[in-house]
Amino acid sequence: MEVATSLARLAPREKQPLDLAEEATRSTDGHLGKVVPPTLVPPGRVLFWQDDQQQREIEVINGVVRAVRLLENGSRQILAFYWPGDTIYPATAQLQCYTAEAVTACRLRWSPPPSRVCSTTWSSGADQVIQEMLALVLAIGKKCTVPRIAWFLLRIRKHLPRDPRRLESQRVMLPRADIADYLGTSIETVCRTLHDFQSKGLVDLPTRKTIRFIDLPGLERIAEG
Amino acid sequence: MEVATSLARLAPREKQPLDLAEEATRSTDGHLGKVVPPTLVPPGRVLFWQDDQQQREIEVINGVVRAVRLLENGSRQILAFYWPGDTIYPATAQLQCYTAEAVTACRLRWSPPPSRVCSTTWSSGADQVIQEMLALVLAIGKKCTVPRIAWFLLRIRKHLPRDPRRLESQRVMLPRADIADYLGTSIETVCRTLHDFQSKGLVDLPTRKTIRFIDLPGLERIAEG
DNA sequence: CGGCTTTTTGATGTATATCAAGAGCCGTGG
DNA sequence: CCACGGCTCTTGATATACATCAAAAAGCCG
Repeated sequence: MEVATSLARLAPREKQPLDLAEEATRSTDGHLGKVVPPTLVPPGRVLFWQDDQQQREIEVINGVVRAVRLLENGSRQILAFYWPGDTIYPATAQLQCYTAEAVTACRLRWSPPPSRVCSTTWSSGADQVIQEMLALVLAIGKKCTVPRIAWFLLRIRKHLPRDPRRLESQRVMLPRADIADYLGTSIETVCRTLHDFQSKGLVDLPTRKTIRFIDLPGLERIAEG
Repeated sequence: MEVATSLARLAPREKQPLDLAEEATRSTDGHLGKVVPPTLVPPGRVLFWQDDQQQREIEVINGVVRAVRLLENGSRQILAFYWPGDTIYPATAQLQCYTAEAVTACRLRWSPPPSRVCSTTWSSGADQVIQEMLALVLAIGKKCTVPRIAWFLLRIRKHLPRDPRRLESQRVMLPRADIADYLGTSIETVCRTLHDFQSKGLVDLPTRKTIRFIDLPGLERIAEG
């Protein structure tokens, strides 16, 4: 099988719809005493590049950020998504091991640069990345994509705002290309599998960016693989 | 596609051939002042379990160790291999995130338990695991198995003993089942792809556990994907 | 030399990548 | 306000890579 380079997906997309950022998120400030003014960044904006020198922490106030590794052949592997309330810590001791890009318009807060880059942060940041990547390895190590996508849906569900009234229906879906490049599959397969899940009554997809979870045990059973 | 549970592979195999341990490795002591007596462990022996409390470091003197995550459904995902000269550091702050098993008979040296579990070790161990898992994600994120296997061969080549006379032909091949569970594919596909590489003149496989690298640039080109 | 495990090879069905074309969606500008 | 152009997404058709089943071959051990 020849794998397409899919350069089209990599073109910078500076003008995406803002749907996620405004709708599905709310500020989760708290727990940081001195308030550093938050920054607004447009979709597609790079926060830092892989192999850059280490950066300060970045707190996602709203919007979604992706951690992506760009490959020589023009393709990419997405390593993680960061959601409102998440903090992006430096992962390794020396260089950033991934590029961070805003998926949607984001409100972000950079931490003050110095000193905090010490043991506690290290350990925490490394742990975060290890857990994240371990989960991803277990997902994409599975041979078929159906359980991968079921797992992915359950995973993003954890990041829904905890509003009990509309818990199960949120505008949180990421672009299909991002899902595909996260799970190591193709856009079309993501589409078809989502459609399948819908026709099997596992989820409802009223709009392209909206998902409503219907049969969680069913999804979990599929995600087991 | 229904994925077989492949429980057969998981049965403890306490009596594997010792080929690797004695042949392809040599002690790489040095750099550790006080000598702790090394331990001999048979193939298949578990060094520690995933979710155990943190352990001390383990230096691989010879043989090969695998880091494996055992899944509920009975399958497994191998996360990394440790070769002679490698040290297995604790990766995360609290619990082991994988099970460590001897692939072959191994000579190992456990570090003294206390104190050394501090900042330097942490950072180093986490970095090691992150780099390892990042590489694996990039490999198994690829859509086809041919580049995965080419990448795998190049990767194990780095761990050949640096003896210039017989550099390119060594008894280092792991069991096919381990290769398959590392790369997220099946034993049969590993077999066939290796055979393909041989008939294309990329490598030579005189015995099941021996590989001789012939066309490294060719392998690298394939590994790019 | 027989059992055992691992590996190999073959045959088959299926999952999915890829190519291609159409549909929905959105923002812009007339 | 509608029409247009560019985008993402969807759906279809096709080819192919690969998992799976099965059985034979090759090592390995006693």
